[in-house]
Amino acid sequence: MRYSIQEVAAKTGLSSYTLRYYDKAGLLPFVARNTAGYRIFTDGDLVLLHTIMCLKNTGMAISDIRRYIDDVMAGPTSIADRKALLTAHRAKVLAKQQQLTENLREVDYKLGLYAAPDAVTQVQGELAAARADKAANGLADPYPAS
Amino acid sequence: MRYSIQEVAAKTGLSSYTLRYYDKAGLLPFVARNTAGYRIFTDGDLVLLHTIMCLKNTGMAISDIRRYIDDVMAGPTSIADRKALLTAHRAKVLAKQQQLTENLREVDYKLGLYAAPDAVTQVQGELAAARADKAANGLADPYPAS
DNA sequence: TCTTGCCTTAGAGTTCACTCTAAGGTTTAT
DNA sequence: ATAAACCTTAGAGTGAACTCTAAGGCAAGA
Repeated sequence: MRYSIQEVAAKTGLSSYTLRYYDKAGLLPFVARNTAGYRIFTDGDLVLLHTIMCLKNTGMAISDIRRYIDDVMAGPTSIADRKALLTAHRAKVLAKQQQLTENLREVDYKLGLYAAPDAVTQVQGELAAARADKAANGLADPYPAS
Repeated sequence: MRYSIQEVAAKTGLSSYTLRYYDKAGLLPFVARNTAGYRIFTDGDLVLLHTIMCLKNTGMAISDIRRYIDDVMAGPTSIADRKALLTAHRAKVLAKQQQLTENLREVDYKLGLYAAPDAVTQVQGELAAARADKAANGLADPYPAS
């Protein structure tokens, strides 16, 4: 199957602007053109675009994705570089994932506090502690009158 | 304890520029000043700053963090809004976490392929498939000569 | 044929979150 | 007293990733 830029936009959720931006950035050197210069995407292109989105969604910079695509275009000789690129990226994603989990636990803690039957009392306790901390340091109370 | 902006920068890993930027954005209304206008952070402030960083690290926009801080300053009456804010945020973080896990699986799949003993053969297979897809659609081969 | 709706490009504009500069005031050590 | 090392502000600059505009070419239906 052949797809126009709008069809690919609909399929992927990316805007046509973003697709052209990616092409300009060197991420889509494999996309063909018709005689008028219109882009023609194939199913194979969508597979590669999926990989690009997978890397982007995990926080890889456009410039690094470009390096990966350059590797793909270069064929099997670039396997070592692809491995280095993805190994480094994997480590970063793993670290981010762990931090996300930790931070989510804190958000859950706060939510538990706000959902508790004595939420008002607990929040008042927090506020009192914050005020006491300011007072202990001889500083004005920044919190509005209770 | 009282801390200068540089001490807080060292403790948190944020730059003093970023701390001032956050203050300008309304994220640090609780930080006191001395007679010269210098910011004085306390341990209680660091706890709140930790919460701010937790929200930021999970991808919350500065404007939403500001809304949360406004809620904290307002005291117990804002508990409902805090709950709404964090519940919506929690859902987004959870979705991001799941997508990250899925995408990481794909990266791992690629890495496994590149680490395999027959990596060259497999990558050549991918390349052949991409070429066949182009040919099946009557399009030129964008991949350099093998 | 002509209109409507695609597509193209170059390049300008936007948003976000910083990051830094300039000009000047404060504090500390000698 | 004065230099060095802090701090302040307003506002300009940066970089990333879009997002859009303008001007124009192409394609399909009435």
